[in-house]
Amino acid sequence: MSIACSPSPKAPSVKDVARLAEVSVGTVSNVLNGRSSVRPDIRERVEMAIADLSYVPNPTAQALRTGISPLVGVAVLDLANPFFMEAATGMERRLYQDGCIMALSSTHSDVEEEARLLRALAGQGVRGILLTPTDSSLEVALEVVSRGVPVVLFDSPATPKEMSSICVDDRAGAALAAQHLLSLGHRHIALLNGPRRVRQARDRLAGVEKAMEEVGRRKDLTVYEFDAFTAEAGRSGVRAMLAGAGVLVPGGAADPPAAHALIPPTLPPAFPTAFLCTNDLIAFGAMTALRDAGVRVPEDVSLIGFDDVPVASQMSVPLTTIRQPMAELGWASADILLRNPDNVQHQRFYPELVTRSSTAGPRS
Amino acid sequence: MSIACSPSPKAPSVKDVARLAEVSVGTVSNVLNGRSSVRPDIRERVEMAIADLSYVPNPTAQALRTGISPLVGVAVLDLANPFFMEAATGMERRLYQDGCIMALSSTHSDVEEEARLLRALAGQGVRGILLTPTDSSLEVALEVVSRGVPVVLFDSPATPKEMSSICVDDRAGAALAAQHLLSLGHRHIALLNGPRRVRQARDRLAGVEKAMEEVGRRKDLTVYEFDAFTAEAGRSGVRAMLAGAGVLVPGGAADPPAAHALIPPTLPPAFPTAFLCTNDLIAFGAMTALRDAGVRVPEDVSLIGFDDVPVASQMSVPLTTIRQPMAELGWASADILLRNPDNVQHQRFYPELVTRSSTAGPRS
DNA sequence: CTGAAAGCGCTTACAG
DNA sequence: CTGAAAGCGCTTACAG
Repeated sequence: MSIACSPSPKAPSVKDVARLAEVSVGTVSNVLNGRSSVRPDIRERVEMAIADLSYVPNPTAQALRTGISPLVGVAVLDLANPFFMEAATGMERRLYQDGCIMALSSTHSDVEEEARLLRALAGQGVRGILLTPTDSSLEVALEVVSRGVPVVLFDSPATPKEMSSICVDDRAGAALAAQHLLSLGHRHIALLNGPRRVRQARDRLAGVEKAMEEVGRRKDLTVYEFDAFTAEAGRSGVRAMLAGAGVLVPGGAADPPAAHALIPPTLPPAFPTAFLCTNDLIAFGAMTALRDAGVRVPEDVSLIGFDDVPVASQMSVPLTTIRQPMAELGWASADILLRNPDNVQHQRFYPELVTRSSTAGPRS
Repeated sequence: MSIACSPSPKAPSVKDVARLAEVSVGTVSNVLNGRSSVRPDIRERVEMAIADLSYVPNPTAQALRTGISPLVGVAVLDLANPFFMEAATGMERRLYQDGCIMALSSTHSDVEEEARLLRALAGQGVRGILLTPTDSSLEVALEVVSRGVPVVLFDSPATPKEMSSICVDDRAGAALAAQHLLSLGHRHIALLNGPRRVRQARDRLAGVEKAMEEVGRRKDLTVYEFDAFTAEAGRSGVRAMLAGAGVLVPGGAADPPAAHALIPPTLPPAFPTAFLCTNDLIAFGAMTALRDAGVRVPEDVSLIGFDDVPVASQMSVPLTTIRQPMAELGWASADILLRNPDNVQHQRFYPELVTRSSTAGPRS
């Protein structure tokens, strides 16, 4: 089944409007741009012509002429991560205010893809780019800036003088999480982290280590590094931990989980009493793995996340977590870009602890 | 803190390249576009000049001149819904193959916002638009098409002759879910649906009703309509159901959940033995609410979802669901747009049952 | 207050 | 094979 599309008759241009209104194109442009008071009657004639032809200015031509485009590129690490989607919602809201349109894409945390995307976007003549960088050298981003396209770094503490940035204090947030666990009396804490090549992973690790050190408890921390900030990674990682501790018979990670253990297993005394997860998705997977093994949260093990994505409060045990103001972060980054791109500034937000049900004192 | 950005020296244009290479701009354009064999030595001179100036063509000018833009607009219902994000990933992959760039935005299922976005995108001179429609009249979409911007409808069975569409058979999928439950021996099935103003909700309802009717069991179905396709809606909806059945003391929906019931409550005989949720997010919320009340899945109540978003397999009880090939759907819709936009075609996919742990026979 | 003209950066027939 | 010219649709000084 295939039907040819009705070929659209060429769209009307300023010329057509000018002819119909019997004025010059310059005048049409003037009324379009609300310029140097056009005589009211002329203005009206032009407006009628515009309405008659249902004329709409060609933004490509406008962009070429003025060098300004309504398009703003956004490059995040991962479209499937709710953190970025919440942020994107905030960006979109701000962009909308200025009539801009958001071109959202993902770099998949890949330096090559980031470079390609950045160049494509800049080539597109976008008004600016909101970037969560993967390449810490910022090489291509800098190139793009030097081509005249403003870039603001999102969720990045990098503070080059060529571009603005916005971030939250990941170390402080991670420290908050550790302190909360400590204040609850936890002795042995496991840090469930994402891959160290991701800057957020490194900073959160540093924050936790610092907090533990401050109270002379550095050795009560065991660090686990998973290969992604996903529920799946959290789940299989915790399964492996459990198997290693003899709590669970190791099985194919891809297998369906063991039937629910009806009797809570006895955890070895050395088993961590709390898991500090560096994002909510990992915490989600961890909670599932724990539950599969019959380990109760928070009775047997406390669990804390990071981000406070919507799913955090919806988990079977509502998650205590470190909340990042995602939508505000997004909004603010767009605001910096739109308001004054040449004015480089570095904004830092502070995350806060949200206490829900997944943390409690250590099991006795 | 504010530092003026180094004002970028105007970017080089074809003229600059032509001057440096001592040829005309036409020739530069010819080598740029690989045209009518330019003499090899000239081509080389031009290429050197391009390299020297690190010249990159201005896509805005190209777009104006050729009327072709690499930008493809994508308008989905909700950025926070993993179904759309999985689909977007597929679209992006296909778009990338043709060097296109994806401009992703959300209509928030709002007719007004959809209209605004559509017009903005069309105004932008995009090469085409991938739209999940909210406005069933398709009025603005049609307007956009008549302006010459091809639109392909995503996740929509609307089959106007003006634009292509791609969808999955929601009725068939919903019927599949009902049949699975029926074959397990369930007697009383509750349909947990999203808002009826959303087309997917209506079609899935119809599919379930039909399947029940076919075996003369229409009256074993009870339909619940929630106000959103979210985990939150599923959770509070099921809580209300439970309260209504006397299983749970009604509480403020926003309150933290009741402490885990340690003793499985006895469900009234009339209480549904299975919940058929019209998307995975609702199922997720339902599972949480059930768990909060001490109702076991699948021992006390079976649960089936729809979509198979990544979280489905990661839930505390891995979810049986109706899988939609999200990434393929996205890929295919972009493919239709890119390959031959004037050739309208309607593609329909079929969903399939994925059996995991959340469904079993009815409690006795 | 309005019109004629130049020009944004590129591409495309069309001569030569 | 190459160059000169026209033109995509708009905006912006600059005369009048």
